[in-house]
Amino acid sequence: MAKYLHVADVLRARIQSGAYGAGEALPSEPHLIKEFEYDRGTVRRGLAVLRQEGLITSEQGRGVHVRQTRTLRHELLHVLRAEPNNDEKALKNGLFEYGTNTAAAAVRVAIKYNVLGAPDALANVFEIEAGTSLLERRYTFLANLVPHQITRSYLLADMVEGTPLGDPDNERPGRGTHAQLLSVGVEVDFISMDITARMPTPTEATELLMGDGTPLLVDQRRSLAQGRVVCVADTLTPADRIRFGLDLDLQD
Amino acid sequence: MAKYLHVADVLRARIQSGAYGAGEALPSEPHLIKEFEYDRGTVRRGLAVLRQEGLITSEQGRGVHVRQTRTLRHELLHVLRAEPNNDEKALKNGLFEYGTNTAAAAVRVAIKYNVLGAPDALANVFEIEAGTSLLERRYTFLANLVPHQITRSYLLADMVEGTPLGDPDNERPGRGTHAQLLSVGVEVDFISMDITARMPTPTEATELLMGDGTPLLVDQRRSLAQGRVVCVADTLTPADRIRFGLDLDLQD
DNA sequence: AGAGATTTGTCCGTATGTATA
DNA sequence: ATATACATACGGACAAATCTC
Repeated sequence: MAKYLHVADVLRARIQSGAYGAGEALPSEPHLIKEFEYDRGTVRRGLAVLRQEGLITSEQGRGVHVRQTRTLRHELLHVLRAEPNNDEKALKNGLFEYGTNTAAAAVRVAIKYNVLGAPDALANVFEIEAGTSLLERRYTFLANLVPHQITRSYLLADMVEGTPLGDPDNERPGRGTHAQLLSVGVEVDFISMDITARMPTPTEATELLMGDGTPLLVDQRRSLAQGRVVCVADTLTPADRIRFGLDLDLQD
Repeated sequence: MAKYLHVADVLRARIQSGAYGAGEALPSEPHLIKEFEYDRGTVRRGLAVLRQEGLITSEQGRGVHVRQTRTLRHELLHVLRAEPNNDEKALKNGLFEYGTNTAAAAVRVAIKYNVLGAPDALANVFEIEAGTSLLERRYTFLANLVPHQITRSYLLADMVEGTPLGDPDNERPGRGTHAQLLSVGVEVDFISMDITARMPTPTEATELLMGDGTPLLVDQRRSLAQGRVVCVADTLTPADRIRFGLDLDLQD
């Protein structure tokens, strides 16, 4: 077996056994070199393996530490049961705030509007011609000022044009998209979701402040009204901060 | 910016633009060294970045290729709507086969039974004392002889003891666990699911034949009957082969 | 079947840069 | 300011898998 894999195996076992507790520092590179009697490059490759597995973080000047993760449960069908959140406070430039206990703990949402021509992928989903106008709404959710989720939601521009829904100044994220659509006479009667996971692109990783070895949970959601796709929403969430929850009462 | 990141950026852009199509080979290391005029180690680090992003595979002697992924949609609540699969054919040693078109295309399930004392984590979920006997059933699903999913399902041993459910020889995976539980008088009335993603351990990666840069989709499911947890099932699926699907008809 | 070329994998050593304590 | 820590980069050597002729 390769030496760097040996390093990774030994250190991984120690982490999983709790020998190095969560948040604690691992021995420094010079220490590990002395312990294993391998070249520095070899030891570093072993550490790289653990970094890519999401088990450790390494910071220049600070050392290598065991990563600790706690996930928040995010109810998948929240949007269905959502009673409107009236605790909402509009700040400025599409920034909204919820749960006003303390400034740091507040949940915030930043929203950007954008009209674009449908690229091929989206055109296929909507079953429209490529280039047709779509309204893109981009939501960035922050908890404790840390980005936890990015949602890109697309609506047919000619469906919302002239309605309050197409107007950023009327945005009320606490209401939910389906309630918004209902207000313009569109009743969503079917939802199709695809849940996938993949590694983030570098852009996504920096936007969401993700560490190495952290996958992205992706929720691709299509809302239909009378067989027609009326809303497409892609939600990206770092898997080390959020897990999806789904509770089903079978008695109904 | 670091040189190895430059290499990664340039090659990533070419992959995403389609300059190197899916399945095609990238230029060999010597070629890239000549193009970028960097050291071999630097070029290789750039390639390592793309490998961890799941964009490429590299094989000794064969070269580096653009990875292509096609996922199968796996309905999350399949278990609820499942009509019993009577196309089931029992092979031997807990191996079952479905869809008998061709040998290679057949879906197979390998099943192993095991009785163990509940470790702390499971004891907490079941709300029992650690060490209490649990029946572990381990299902490995294979499609085209490739493992696509591993499920570890746990039942209270004293609930199934003496019933057909506790007996490997009576295993009928096509029936589904809930139908099986019903047959011993336990009616599941609530299901709670947690969906997460993480990088696989090396053991999991080899068992599921996963390439680098591929996360694992994890479905942790608890079945309750009258407020009591009666079944815990963890399902591991490679995210490059399977996506979870959830279709909701809102008209009910 | 076999020999050689090609390609990636592993490991060593060394030097320098840069962030943190 | 100094020491410690990790990050990046270069160069060289050999091993192992694959492909080609």
